[in-house]
Amino acid sequence: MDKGARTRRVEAECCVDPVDPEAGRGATPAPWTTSQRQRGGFAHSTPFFSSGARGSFQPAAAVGTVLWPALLAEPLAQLANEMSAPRAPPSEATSPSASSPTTLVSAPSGATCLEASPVSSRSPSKASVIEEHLGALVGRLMNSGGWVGGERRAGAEPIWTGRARPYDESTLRKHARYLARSGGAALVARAVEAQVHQAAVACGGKVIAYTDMFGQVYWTKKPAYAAPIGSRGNRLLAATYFGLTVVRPRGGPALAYHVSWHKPASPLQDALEVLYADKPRAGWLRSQSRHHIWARGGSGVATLRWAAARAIPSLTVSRGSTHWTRYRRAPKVHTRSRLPVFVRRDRKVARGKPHHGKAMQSKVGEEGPEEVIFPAHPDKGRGSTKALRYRTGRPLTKAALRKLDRLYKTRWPSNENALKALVAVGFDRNLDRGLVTTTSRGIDGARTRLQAREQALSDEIEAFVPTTLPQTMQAIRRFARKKRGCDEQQARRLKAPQDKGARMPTGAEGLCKNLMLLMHNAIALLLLRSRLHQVRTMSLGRLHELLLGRSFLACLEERQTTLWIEPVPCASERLLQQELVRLLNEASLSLKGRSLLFKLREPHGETKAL
DNA sequence: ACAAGTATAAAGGCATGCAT
DNA sequence: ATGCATGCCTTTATACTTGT
Repeated sequence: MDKGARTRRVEAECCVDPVDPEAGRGATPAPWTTSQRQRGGFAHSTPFFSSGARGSFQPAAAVGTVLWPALLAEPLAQLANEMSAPRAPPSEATSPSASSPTTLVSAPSGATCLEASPVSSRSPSKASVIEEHLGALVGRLMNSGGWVGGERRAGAEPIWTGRARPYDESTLRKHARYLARSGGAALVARAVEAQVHQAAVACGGKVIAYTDMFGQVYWTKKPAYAAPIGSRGNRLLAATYFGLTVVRPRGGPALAYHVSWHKPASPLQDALEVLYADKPRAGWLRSQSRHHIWARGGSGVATLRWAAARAIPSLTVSRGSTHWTRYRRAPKVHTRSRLPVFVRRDRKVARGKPHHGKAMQSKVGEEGPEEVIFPAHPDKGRGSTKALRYRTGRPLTKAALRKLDRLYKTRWPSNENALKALVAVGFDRNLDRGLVTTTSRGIDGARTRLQAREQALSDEIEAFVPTTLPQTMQAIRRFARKKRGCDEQQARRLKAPQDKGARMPTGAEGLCKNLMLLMHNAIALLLLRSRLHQVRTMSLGRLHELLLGRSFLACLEERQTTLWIEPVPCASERLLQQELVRLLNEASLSLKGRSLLFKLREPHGETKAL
């Protein structure tokens, strides 16, 4: 029976019979429903349970299953090539013509093409397998549920894989993990960066970068490190922290640029450090970003000094508020409501940097970090005297100063909302649950502080010039006291248990997160082409409701596949749906050599026409 | 023989509802 | 509102099957 299903060709001119994910249960099963695999502990061979019971496996077909691999066809093919390359160091990409072997072979130049690259002549098949896996992965990622939920909605996968059924959940996970282990996540991260760069160039102009952190809850019965999770009332829960950097070109959409993985309770600076640790990425950010904005968590002196040392054009806001009426010096500019804006050198942050001692060096001082006193409620006029302290890595233009509040507040639409949108479609899912025993972030911090303290002590000892004997004796006693302090702290540190677990970025989840960034950006750039404001700014969650999560009927023909998408019941919503469909068709997507055509089904009973 | 893919038992994550 | 117990569902680990 299973064999019959396997040998059946999907090629035939047929219509797959997908099932509405919501209405699921009662509909007619698709041909591959005959799979022997039954979840929920009921073996197929056990006739004691009715087949309609809870555990029966019923694939549903969501538009995303087909749309994503088509939309990302180009980058995925490229990635598959890079990933199939034999053990290259992850930082090095393959040759620029690497994507040619996966294209059709019938072209007359095909032979020369194959001979021209004998190195990869053996890998095309391997690359195309990886390409298919990646396609299946992206087709499943933006869903509720994990690996199993993904499989359940991937009923339409055979349309483009040509297989008899969707990939088994365990198969895809296995491959995702394998790819991740061999440096796949870094390759996808590179693809995301390339994608963002390309988009930024197309928008012509510099970008604004944003970085924020979010804690991802991890429910576990094993001993694990915990941290306060904002979305759960700041309760202490086992967690992983992620840093997310978003970039927005002028007039463009918010594009996800980088994601990093940290221990629970990591400060924002950790994310920034990882972001700038990579030379090319740091170079790109430095040359392309006008500002790099982050939240209060990174407004401490240590972080800002770190940023200043790297000439990052940072913009953040300090914790404490003040009153603009307290400041006497001449304001640099005025807000649109005629309130004064004061700017002064940020002495605390600038301390220790080459100072403007002489007139010649005053230029250096002008480029350094500054503090901006900006009215907290400029629109309320003189009635409100509260002011915020913004801190910038380098002086702002007068135009930027005048509307500094608005500039900073772009953090919400550009960063927070992008993050929320991603989370709404499953970005914060734990797709990999491995724990490694390690130290907590708190212990790490204590260690670095202790190291600094010991360094300071040894510096002090070295710098000590003995004068009189009593003074020397006194100094020796002082040093001994300090040394003892260090040792005691060290002992305390070692006494803390270090056998708890934390999730580490070794598994498939990093790969999947980066793939989701790639997806997010691809769709954001597509939506940008719409004339409808609602569509241009549509969130991923909404997009899922209107399009990606919809079920459809497919009509397979020789050269093209038509997806008849299930319409939403509400007429005004359907207008948006139509616009989405229009955009998709305009993009003229294709999959496995077949062009994709999207159509909206009739709202009522006419669906029988197929 | 090998790798891709699948099945299945056991472990344990996560949502839910209930008691407090 | 908070914390805990419960149980369904997902993930893990690994053995097994199938195709080349």
